[in-house]
Amino acid sequence: METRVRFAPSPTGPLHIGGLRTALFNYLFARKNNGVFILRVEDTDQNRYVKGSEAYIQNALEWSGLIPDEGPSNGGKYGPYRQSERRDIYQKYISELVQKGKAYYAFDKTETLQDERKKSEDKGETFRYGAENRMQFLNSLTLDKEDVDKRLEGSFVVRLKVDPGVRITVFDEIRGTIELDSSLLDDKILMKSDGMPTYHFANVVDDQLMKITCVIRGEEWLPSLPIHQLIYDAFEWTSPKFMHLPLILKPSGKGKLSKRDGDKEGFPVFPLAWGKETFGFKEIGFLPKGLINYLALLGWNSGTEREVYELQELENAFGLDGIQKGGARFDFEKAKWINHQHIIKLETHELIEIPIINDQLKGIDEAKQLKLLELLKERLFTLEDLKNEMEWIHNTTDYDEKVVKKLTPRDPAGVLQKIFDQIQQIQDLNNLKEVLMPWAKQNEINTGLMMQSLRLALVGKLAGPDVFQICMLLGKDVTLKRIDRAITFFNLKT
RNA sequence: GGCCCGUUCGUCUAUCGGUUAGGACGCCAGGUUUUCAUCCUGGAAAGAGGGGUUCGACUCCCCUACGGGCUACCA
Repeated sequence: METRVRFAPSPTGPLHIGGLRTALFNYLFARKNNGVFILRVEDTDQNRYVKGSEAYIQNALEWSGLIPDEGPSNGGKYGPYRQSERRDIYQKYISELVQKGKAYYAFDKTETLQDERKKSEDKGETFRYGAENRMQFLNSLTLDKEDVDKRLEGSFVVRLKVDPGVRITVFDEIRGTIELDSSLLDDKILMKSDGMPTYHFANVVDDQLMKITCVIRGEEWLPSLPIHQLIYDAFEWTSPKFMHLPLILKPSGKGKLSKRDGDKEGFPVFPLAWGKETFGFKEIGFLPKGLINYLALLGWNSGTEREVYELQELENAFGLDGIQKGGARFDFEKAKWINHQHIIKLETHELIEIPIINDQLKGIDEAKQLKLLELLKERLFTLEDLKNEMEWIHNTTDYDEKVVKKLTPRDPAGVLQKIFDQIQQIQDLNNLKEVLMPWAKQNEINTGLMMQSLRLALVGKLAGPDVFQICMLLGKDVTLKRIDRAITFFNLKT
């Protein structure tokens, strides 16, 4: 049988990396099994619907390389793939359930239920609308037919009729068998008063109709698995397999990673920017495969010691046994390190094609762009790092005071003047090192002092790539100009 | 509170009854680079606690603790 899996986000805002990880695992599972990866938009809650988030989800998946085989934008045999467009389908199936006596209409006012809930809470109990008390409420089980028919013209919900005292057995591929007494479940609402299904109902119906063979979703759904199983049973459908993924937790503190954690923690929680305020991993200079690779490692491992993977390689390596049970804390440092691995794996000419890199290189002599990037590539953990790494090429910032203090007593101006004169005589800066080093030795110039003074003159601080490479990239004129500036600076000091 | 799931270095994890408990990020030290970073080498760092089962438990079972999730006409 063909493997079919789905990623089913609801468009309530930007997709965060937890969601993206779920998409990734679905995608990998599909590819590994030569199956189909489906995108289904679960937009049954009109109140929480956020405009633009469906497009965001599409874009995020595309950027990440997780292209759905079927979905709202590219269609498929089992559409529509947007739940809001499937209302008729749900209506048909809910009627079937009511006819079978597996579900019933309920007319209770929201306030009534709220009161009941409050009462139970005060007693320290959990309110449950179920076998124990359903006969006290207004529903098609308690009202006579005429009354029900009349009320059906108004607003109502449909509830699942859960038989009490039944042992429900469900199976999770990662955790194994889970048993539960049905008396602990309540008569979940399947159809809301606005005629839209709830998650539980839409999910089961769609997974059945779309011939999903394995449901891969976050662990937060595990508690409602028995409900879903009951719905499958009510229809006499064979349920798909289930895999509940461990959650991604905050780097520190309590709880799962949430959409709001980004600002607080100093790293993004979204793949792409959302609006003008919220940056994504893309904007801070992550390669898609860098993010994807790290996300794959949160809750999965290959069983080998390998950690750096291309998406294609993940597809091959992926397997059920590697999936973790416990939640995983997000670690930004490690994410950056993985990204770094992918950056240095790229050829320089590939790297230069990336807009974020290209933009920063603008205004620089094209012949030099490649050389510069080649030199700086291995220093980048994110693509954005390039900005800081190449600052020296545009101008020398203020001289680092600590370094100035350290060098001043050793007469850096004198040394720099000698270097200045020497460089002036050299035509080809490519051989600068070969010329300057022996020259310094002959003239008994301290190389340490020379190098540090030169670096300070050119960069403004004691950091950055090889000094001679810097000279080369700067060119003779700029190099001399900067040395001259430093000489003046030190002369003024004394 | 109730129910469900989980628990190996600070973090991500390997181990599928017998190991000096391995790797990676981060951290520390040394080396390379007359700088910083990269890179290389080394180091510190873990089986939540208590009971069983067993010749032998990180590994299997139970209890406790802790962590997480769910408990909506949200998904």
